[in-house]
Amino acid sequence: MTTFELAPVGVGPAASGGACCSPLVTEPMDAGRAEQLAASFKALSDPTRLRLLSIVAKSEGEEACVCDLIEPVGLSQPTVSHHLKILATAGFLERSKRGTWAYYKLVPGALDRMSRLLADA
Amino acid sequence: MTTFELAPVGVGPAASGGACCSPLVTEPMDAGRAEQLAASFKALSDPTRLRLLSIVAKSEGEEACVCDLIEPVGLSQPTVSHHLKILATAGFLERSKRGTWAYYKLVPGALDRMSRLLADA
DNA sequence: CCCATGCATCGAAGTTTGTCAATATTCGAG
DNA sequence: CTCGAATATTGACAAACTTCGATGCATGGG
Repeated sequence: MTTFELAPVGVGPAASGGACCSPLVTEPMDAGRAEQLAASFKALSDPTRLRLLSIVAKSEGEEACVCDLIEPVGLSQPTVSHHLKILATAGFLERSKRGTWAYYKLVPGALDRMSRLLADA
Repeated sequence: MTTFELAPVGVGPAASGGACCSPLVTEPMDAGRAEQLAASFKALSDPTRLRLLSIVAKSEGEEACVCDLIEPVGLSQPTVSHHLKILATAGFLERSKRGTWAYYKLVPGALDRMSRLLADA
């Protein structure tokens, strides 16, 4: 889990300042930027996490509580919590607690940002 | 390496037929599609592979030979070959041999396709 | 206050991944 | 054909990942 700590989506030189959508292809990527980008992609590189993202995105207010996510993906509760944490740490989801329930919500624009990073222009 | 065999970019129901850019977020993703997408993202989830892509993209004709890629990334030749193979199997690069040299070239539209998969509309 | 519920964390098992050295393979030159 | 150079493949090993059961931690209800 160490890797994911370091690169929330959109944090980094390209997102914070001038050229927002620095395309993958304009100039050779430096090692640091490559690590950041790779960490973001790694968060998306697991089928369970993609399904979790998909379910959350499709839910009311792009938000769902953990209890509603466990049965659809068919894995144990700790495993689901683990994946949600990875997605949150990577900046794709944000967590909010209401009562005993934990709700995970899409971070607006996070997926768009990844999309623009891949678009080569 | 088993995982990568199964999901070249743009192969699958969404890419072959009607709705080209089936967005991640319209309906809960089925398990099979999630596996395909995850495999593509996995190919992009390593910093070395991102740098290789980047260097190739920046080269003459979006093409470079292995010998020109080893020194920039600073890893052994077998390791570089390994990463290139993963990128090729995933559908991001295509290989062509000329003499003893092997050239890897960007597959046109492959990154764009990934980009559109992330764009939610 | 105590108990039940929902979620997170911990510890462990099994699998996958990234990397290298060594070896195999392929191709052009002589 | 034989040799050397450029890549690919194999085998091995450490690190990281996915998953689970067990446990810990809040929070709300009785």
